[in-house]
Amino acid sequence: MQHPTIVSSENGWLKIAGVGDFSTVRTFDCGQCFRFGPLPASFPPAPVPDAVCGIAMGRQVAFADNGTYLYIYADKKDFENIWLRYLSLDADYAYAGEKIAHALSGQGQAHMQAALEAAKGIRILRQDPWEALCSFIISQNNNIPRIRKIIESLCREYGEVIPGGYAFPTPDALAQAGRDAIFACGAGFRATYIWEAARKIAEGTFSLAAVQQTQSYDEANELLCSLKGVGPKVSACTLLFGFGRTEAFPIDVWMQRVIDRRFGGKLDPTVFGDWAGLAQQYLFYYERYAPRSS
DNA sequence: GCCCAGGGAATCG
DNA sequence: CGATTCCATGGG
Repeated sequence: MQHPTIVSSENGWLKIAGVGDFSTVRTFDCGQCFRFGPLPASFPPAPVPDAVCGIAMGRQVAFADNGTYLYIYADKKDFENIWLRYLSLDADYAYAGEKIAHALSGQGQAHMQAALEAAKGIRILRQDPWEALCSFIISQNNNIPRIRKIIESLCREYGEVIPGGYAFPTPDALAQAGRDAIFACGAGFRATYIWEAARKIAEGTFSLAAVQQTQSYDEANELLCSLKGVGPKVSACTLLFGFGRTEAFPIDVWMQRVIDRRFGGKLDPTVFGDWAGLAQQYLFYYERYAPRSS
């Protein structure tokens, strides 16, 4: 496996070599995170086009790539301590791709390999568990523009002020804010779920650390599903994007569609082993974004 | 089992 | 253009 290395730094942009396949656009536009968008004009220009900028892990950050090098607007210390892990640059995606490409046979394999090609460079982000839980509770029965709007509203009202914007609000902040305040941010009927989860975490009756430390996937899933407003889909997304559980396999309407249309209604995620979640992202992106007939 | 709960986007007529 | 449908979960 290649090793990510900082090769230079200019205007605050670190230039990173040895990251393998990495697509900034696909990674940040595949529905796994909700606080990234185009680089603001006020920002130091990126060395390559199509940069994204946003706030994660309590910091403003920007990413870009040109297919060979990855560029990160951050200091070196944060690259090592935060973004390396956040972007899963320490995971062996070359191996994962091989595993996914050869897990199936026949027509299923052909579709999987087409998806792999269409979604090449997507990384599963390792986001903050609380932000992921909250974001995917909000995502239920909802569309991406509105999800983003609700999250930004919550951050603006209850997140800590940081350089460049607002951090994601802590469980304590949302617990204190109250259900009506969360509703006022546009969360709708999900306000109750967010508030209850925030309160339980704030007062210690629910532990995200316990979920993190649970070895068994099924047990971690059951813990999350014990929260009101968290069902199988929200739980799987939270485990995949917030807890780094790459064996999670969330099935939403798009995934059901690709399973029905390309795999005869049946697709066993366990054939992808610990990388089922990456296979899911490839298939989701393939069905949702890759322009294709029928 | 069935309907409903925000509201914006996607799709339809 | 306006009308309808979609969305993941829990409660009545």
